[in-house]
Amino acid sequence: MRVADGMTIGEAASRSGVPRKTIRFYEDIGLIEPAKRFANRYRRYDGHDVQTLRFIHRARNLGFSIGEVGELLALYRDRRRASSDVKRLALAHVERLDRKIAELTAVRNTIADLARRCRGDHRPECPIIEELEAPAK
Amino acid sequence: MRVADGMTIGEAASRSGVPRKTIRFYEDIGLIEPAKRFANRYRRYDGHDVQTLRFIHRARNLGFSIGEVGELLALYRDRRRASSDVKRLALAHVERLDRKIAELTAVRNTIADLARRCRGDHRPECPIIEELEAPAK
DNA sequence: CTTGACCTTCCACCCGCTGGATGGCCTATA
DNA sequence: TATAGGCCATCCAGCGGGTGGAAGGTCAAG
Repeated sequence: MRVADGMTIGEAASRSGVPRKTIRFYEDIGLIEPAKRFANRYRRYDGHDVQTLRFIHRARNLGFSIGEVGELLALYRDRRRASSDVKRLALAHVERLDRKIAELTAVRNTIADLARRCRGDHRPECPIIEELEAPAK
Repeated sequence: MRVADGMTIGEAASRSGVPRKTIRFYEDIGLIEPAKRFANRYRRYDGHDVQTLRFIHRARNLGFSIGEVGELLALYRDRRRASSDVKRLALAHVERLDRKIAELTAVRNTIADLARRCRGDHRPECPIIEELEAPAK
């Protein structure tokens, strides 16, 4: 497999950061094109494929869904794209994140407050359990 | 089914806030005991069961995993519990939430910053795509 | 010639539900 | 009494986004 014209899935995985299994998974669901193959049927990747995988990896790390990553990939490949399309996706994602952060923060504060009021000793009295049993307000 | 001694799953669902399907699911996975049955094999619930379902509902809404809800339920039922056990679960959850919130906030700020620097017009230039292509630093 | 590191496919599992198919039960109305 | 509807039952499949394992092919080194 030490050929000049491409690398196997393992090398593409280590160069891109996307695990082998996940690369095959992305192929299965159609996020990436089916890979070319070597004569022995091993998948073959080139530098361009690795670049695409890195792009996907970063977009996923930023929390874009696979569907959105597909859209971003299409825009990435479209030289005539309007940056407004990219920005729209990004701002929608920021809004989603803001909602999620607000939700988690509210929950976090609720629990932290209950915990603060719980003595945490050998006795059973505990505002946390009481709140779950019958919430105040 | 208009009997004095219990209610069907639909009524338990609407009184507790846990959907019917979810109640059966909780039974399947052993989070709650298998329900008693009416003569016609319909599941039968009483006020105590509804209270348990409400407890579960609230704990889930606070983001505790099903496993943790199981632990909380056991502590809830244990009159001799030490409040320290409950507090430990709660504080572990707060830590998890803090980590998640920090992570989401970092991602949120990254994307918001990229979006701010993107003109969002008809032209293709876009720092968001550029960052995904090859991240700065 | 064997070992071990790759690679292949396929199938099952994780979490926490949710929806659908198919059929039984019960009550009200025509 | 027949039927319509609204419950209920079970079982199976799927969501998102992978991950792990089994069974087997391929290759280079020792």
